[in-house]
Amino acid sequence: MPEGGSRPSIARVWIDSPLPQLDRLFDYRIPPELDADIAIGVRVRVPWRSAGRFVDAYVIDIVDSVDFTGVLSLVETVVSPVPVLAAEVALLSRRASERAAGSAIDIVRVAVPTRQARVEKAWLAAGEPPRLPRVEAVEVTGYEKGVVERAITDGSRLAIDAVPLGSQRESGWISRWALTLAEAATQSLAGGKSAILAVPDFRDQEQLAAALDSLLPPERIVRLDARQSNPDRYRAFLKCLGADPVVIVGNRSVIYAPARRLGLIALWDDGDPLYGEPLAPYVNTRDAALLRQEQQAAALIFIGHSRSTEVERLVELGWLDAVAPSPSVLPKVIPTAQQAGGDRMAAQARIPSTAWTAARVALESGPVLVQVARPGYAPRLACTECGQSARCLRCEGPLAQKSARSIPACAWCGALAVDWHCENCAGTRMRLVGAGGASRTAEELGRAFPGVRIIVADGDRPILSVDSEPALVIATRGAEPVASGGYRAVLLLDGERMAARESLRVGEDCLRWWSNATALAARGAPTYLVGVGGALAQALATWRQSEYAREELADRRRLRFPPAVRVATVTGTLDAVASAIGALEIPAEDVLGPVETGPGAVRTIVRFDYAAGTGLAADLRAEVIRSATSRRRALAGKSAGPAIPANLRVRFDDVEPFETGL
DNA sequence: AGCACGCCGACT
DNA sequence: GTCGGCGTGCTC
Repeated sequence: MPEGGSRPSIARVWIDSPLPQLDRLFDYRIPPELDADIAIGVRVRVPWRSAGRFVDAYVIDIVDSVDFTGVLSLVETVVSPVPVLAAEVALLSRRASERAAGSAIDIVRVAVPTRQARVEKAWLAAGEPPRLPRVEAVEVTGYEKGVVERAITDGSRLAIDAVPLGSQRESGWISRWALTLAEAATQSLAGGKSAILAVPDFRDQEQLAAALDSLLPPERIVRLDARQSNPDRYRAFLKCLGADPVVIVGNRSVIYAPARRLGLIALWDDGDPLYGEPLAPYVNTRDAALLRQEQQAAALIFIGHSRSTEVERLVELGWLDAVAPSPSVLPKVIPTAQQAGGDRMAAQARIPSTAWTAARVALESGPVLVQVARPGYAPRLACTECGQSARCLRCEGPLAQKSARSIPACAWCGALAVDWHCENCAGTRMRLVGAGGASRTAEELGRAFPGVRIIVADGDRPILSVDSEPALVIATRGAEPVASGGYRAVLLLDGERMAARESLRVGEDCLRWWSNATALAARGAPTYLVGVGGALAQALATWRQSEYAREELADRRRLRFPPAVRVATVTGTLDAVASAIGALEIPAEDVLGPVETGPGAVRTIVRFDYAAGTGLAADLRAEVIRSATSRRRALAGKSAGPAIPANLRVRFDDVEPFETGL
């Protein structure tokens, strides 16, 4: 504060509006009666020439003079004196939005939960809580002594291969990756700094919460996730603003938590698509984490059982240091490329005899996990006679139907299945079966293993953990419960169908799903990967996911596909898209499209090297603003009817065009 | 988004 | 001469 002089009296604010042309600072004079309450980060209401009389805004800066030559309006009211938009989060929002050609305020909306007046009042009345006792650092086990600890002290960046095991704690059986993160968090806290730990979904969150509970007092742990009620969420958010460093655990948006002295940012399983923000400007948590790490000089950890191609790219660049478990832990994985014969019952037809026998033996001592594909999303064509999956006669690929009446075609080579016959029983007709799905498999296996306890876990029936008693646990991928003591055997049943999905990421996705399920097995217990061969099976069997990621990334480089390059999709009316693309300095071979995506809408994909991203984002941003401020209603006239989409929309790092065919 | 400003056709 | 059409542009 200037000596003797009056305090700066102009608030620079971000207006809470989705309009891209308003994504900048506006200046308001601070009336003396509000001076005491206004601080950087508080929410205010300011007069606005249009759109009603007032709008919400965040104070980004407080200064004593501005360049603006017009007459400044006065701040109307202070919504609350709590500085909910921390300066570093505002800066992160700005950087992340710039990188994605979007508005900072759109990220702020994700970063700051809705205010709960009652909760806030109680928090303000309670005042500063007493300081917490010092946290003792816990050694990070399972890795070369001191490696992870040093990285946290130094604020460096790691890609860690998780230990594919579980561990018994007082609170129950906990996956080792969760313990590793909890141990790492204690290191950060002991150094007087907060930690942000991000997980894709609630079941991972439960694992991590249990691990943290076993090492830290509850006052040091803040849960900030999407499943909380608004009051709970706001209460947790306010707790982050306290003076003591805390561990903040949550889903994708936790990356924007207001952690001031931030010592560690960690993401579990960064390849999970749940880290993709569905709201504009669609910033992936991984990218936000990378920006925030640089900005606040925190340590950064990506940990998983498999490695995403994005992380592999950063490892190859030297941006991340790879760390593997020491001593190394290799799960026992047995790929069985061939399907079992079709001469048995339906359930057995899907399980080769070796795996079948192993499951039977394992069931004598404890739980067995059967992972199946999610139901209904890739119905299978099977021989009407024997039930065996219909395969392409030319390349053995899986057959699929585009629509109910179309001729089935191979998902791999595209050959139409005319004059088809079953290679197993020579039947000539096939039918669509809603193959997979936990319920159906449970039914089949229930008949095949009479007397065995069957537990079904899927999206509708979430189960977090099972005991160590014998049971067949049938789970859709991603919904696998943790078994106390680990599963005695794991069967990855629908690998073939999972791998038949047509998607750029299908390989790394499968490897991630299978690796995560494999890591739930007890030490030495077998995992059977059914119906899959080749590089994928090899990678899982040798537990060398990073080598697979390296080859995968090399392929993407050859093809100029992400993440070897970045992409952006430009969507809108043909004219708007054409003129936006025309304004870019980009070689023609990196412009893909336009293709029609709807009535009057087209989409063009541009791809570019990382170094060109900043410039391209700025150019496209300018086009979006230009399109929004000039000749709105390009073809709408004033006719009633469905609202026409914005003339021009831009989305960076959109994977959707590469996820064809679900 | 809203809403005001502004520059051309039919009217008292 | 003026009332009003909605294209264009601004919002501290």
